[in-house]
Amino acid sequence: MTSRSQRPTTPSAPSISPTVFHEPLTRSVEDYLKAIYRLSGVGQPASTNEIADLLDLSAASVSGMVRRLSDQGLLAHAPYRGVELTPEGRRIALRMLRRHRLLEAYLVEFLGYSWDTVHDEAERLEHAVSDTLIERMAVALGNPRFDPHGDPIPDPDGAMAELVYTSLAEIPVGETAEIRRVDTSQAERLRFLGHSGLTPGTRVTVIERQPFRGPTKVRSGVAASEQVIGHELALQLLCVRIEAP
Amino acid sequence: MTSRSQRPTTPSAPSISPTVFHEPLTRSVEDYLKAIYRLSGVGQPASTNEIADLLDLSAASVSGMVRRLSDQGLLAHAPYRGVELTPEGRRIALRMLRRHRLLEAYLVEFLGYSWDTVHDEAERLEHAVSDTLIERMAVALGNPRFDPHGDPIPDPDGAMAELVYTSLAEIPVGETAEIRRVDTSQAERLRFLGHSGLTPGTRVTVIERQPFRGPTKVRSGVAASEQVIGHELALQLLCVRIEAP
DNA sequence: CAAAAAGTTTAGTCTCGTCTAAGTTGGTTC
DNA sequence: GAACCAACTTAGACGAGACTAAACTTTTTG
Repeated sequence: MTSRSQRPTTPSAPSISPTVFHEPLTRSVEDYLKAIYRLSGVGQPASTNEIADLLDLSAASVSGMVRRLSDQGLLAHAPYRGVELTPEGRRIALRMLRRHRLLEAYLVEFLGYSWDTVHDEAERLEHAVSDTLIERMAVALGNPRFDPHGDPIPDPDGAMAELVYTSLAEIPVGETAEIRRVDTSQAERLRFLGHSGLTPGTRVTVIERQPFRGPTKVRSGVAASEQVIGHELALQLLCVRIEAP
Repeated sequence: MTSRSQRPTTPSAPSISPTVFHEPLTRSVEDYLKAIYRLSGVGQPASTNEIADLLDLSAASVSGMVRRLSDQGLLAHAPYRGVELTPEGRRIALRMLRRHRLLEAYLVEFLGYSWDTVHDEAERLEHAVSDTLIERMAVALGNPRFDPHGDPIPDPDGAMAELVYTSLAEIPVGETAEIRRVDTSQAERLRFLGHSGLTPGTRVTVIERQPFRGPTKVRSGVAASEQVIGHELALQLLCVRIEAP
């Protein structure tokens, strides 16, 4: 009973080489870093309220955690101004993103998950899998670059293909585009899109669009079936234009 | 920000039908129940110190948790006398055991794990996987009844083949037996046994045994190689005797 | 069979991560 | 530019789950 594996109380002075020693991160910390990564993707720092909304926590809780994570050197906080990841924080966030997306790909490919049910499972597993397991899943999948929603999978160093797409809402009438990425994690939307055959890889031709953010009508696939897609949803279907159909 | 998904403070009066409402269990609780299941398998109740040793915690911590779990109706505690699982506690422990063993089987079968490295990974994942995922893994494996170590996998209702084996140390000289189960989770021992080809399914013939808990010499497999196995290890190799070789 | 040893529980403290309530700060409006 | 309002932070509390130290049972031993 002399030696027990309890976290040491040593406050771990800021290390020169931050990637060498890895304090075990809690689930919460990982979730905060992921959320902040997602929110500060646009350029601006993430605000306390945005983080609180995304994680379904009170703003006060977020303030508290932000202080702790700043002290740990995982993020930079300008009080009342927002919060940004440090390189170390970003490294961890990208690691979580890799895990999440590879898990989604694996569960869909090998365990019969559909793209609308896979998110929650991956959300829990991403905190529990080892690096070894993740890399083995990656190998089993053939090191994919994209997950089932078309989201890019960071490589182990954090590098990731950040492609620029055009939303279906912006594809002019008459043109053909290929859906490459679906930018929602809402199960109902994904299910609807799946049933409609509007998944990454599908080609659609815009045959009509109503003005004032109205719906877009497309013809898709070889079946030549027609679909009407509301503006909001069309914005989430990220495409590339195809030259000559 | 009005509704937040926080555990209600309601202390949840003891329910008539305990299997209907499932309070979310923490990792810790699941580990305690698993440990107590394992320790009280022999018949006697589990003692505080045994639990503390197994989980690498102080006895005082165990006392505290035991009180909380008794209050929740998951175990029966006679102070200073030990602790036993209630039916509900056992149900949960068996659920964890199913998860653990199916995970081990899956990781070995599909993700290149060896039987000596799989334990830790399963130990973390068993708390994170959903029932859905576990059942899909079971299907992918063909609903196996045993894990890679030969440990029986409880079915979803908690029923489990508890077979009686004879340890290799008790097989008389001259007789042949088939290894069915290896009763250790120490990686070094498993690695040694794996290298020696002494895995479940292997047949060995006892050709010599030294007295006073001395080593057992066996001839194994078609390769007709000879192995000497210390008494302690031989006790962990659980076998069934084979009639005529 | 009493005293010592071993095992267990209680008492009190700590950290993490959350909460609500009560201030602060900074931009917006008149 | 003062007042207001939304966003943010601080203060204080709490529950879970761990710890150490001290008290209390039970068992073992001389």
